[in-house]
Amino acid sequence: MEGEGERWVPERYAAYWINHSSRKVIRLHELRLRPLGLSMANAAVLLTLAEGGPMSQKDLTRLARVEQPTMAEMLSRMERDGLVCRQRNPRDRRGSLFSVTDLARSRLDLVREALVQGERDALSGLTAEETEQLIRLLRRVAGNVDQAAAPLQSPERKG
Amino acid sequence: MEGEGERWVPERYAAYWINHSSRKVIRLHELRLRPLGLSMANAAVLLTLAEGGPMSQKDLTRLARVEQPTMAEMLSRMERDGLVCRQRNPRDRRGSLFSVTDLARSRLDLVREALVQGERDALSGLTAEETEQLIRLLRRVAGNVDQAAAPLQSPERKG
DNA sequence: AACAGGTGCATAGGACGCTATGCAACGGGC
DNA sequence: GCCCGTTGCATAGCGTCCTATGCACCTGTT
Repeated sequence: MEGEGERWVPERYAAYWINHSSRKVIRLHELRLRPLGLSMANAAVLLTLAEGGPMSQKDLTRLARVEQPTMAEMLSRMERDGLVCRQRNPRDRRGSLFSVTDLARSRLDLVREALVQGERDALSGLTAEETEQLIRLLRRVAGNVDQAAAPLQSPERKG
Repeated sequence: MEGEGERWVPERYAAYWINHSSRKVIRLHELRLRPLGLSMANAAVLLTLAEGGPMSQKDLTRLARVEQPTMAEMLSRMERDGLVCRQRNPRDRRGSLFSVTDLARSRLDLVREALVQGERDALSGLTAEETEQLIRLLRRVAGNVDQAAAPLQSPERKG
């Protein structure tokens, strides 16, 4: 009864698969990173910081493309766990500059290896062209969403 | 110094774009669903429940592909918000059967519309073939990750 | 120098995802 | 009927993400 061709099937939606594969990929990465005391999100911050020298929370926020409080809490946890340290910025006393600790630096190679291995696992069986196509399509989706969200969140429509 | 061609650039990783576009898509959907008192995750549960009749937490967990405590808390919040109600299962007193409330049922059409519109926004400019290709690639990624994760989380390797 | 607006960050509060763990109800073997 | 392993949920604890809000510091104007 009630035409089953119209039932709501999540598997038909790209949004569902983006969301689902994202959680899967994060879980896989964390299986490898947990023994190092890291997760996928803070591993990315760590590498950014290790290779970009001391930088502010604002810079890290922009590079990771997350909101400011997200990065603030992440850095707070990472400082608690001895992965990063903050030093006062003499040029602007509102914020600090963050650096990687020696402890974290000693694990960088393993972190990079874990991320690369996770990426390799996720893309196993995909040709280079398919991988590029996947990234290209996701970039377009992200851009589309930005376009669509802008007028919804700031109802100011400039004349 | 230290060859800048090898610096760690997140944008080169499919994992990064999957994660990033996932957060973007969720945020867009929630912009539209918040006025309805819903979010992307519980909207999906609501539609599943509305069209699949009364069902157990276990069924919903399987259909949404999340872990059991995730669904338990989601249903608890949805019950608190008057979206679903639980009735004792006479066949098995360990669990309950969940149904959609009249309040939630009255919003189903708007919910479906919001999800469809979000999907349309996200895929704007993509051809039908590109959309299918995107979904196909993400399904393969999800399958790959399952394959790769299995031996990592259960170190029992059957002879 | 003083004030006003802007900027960088911290905090509160909540949703959603996970792992780990425990309990109560079921069900099969004796 | 009783025991024991299995199953369905609940709970605790945490990480990551968000919005909303407030404060301290900077900076340009006067």
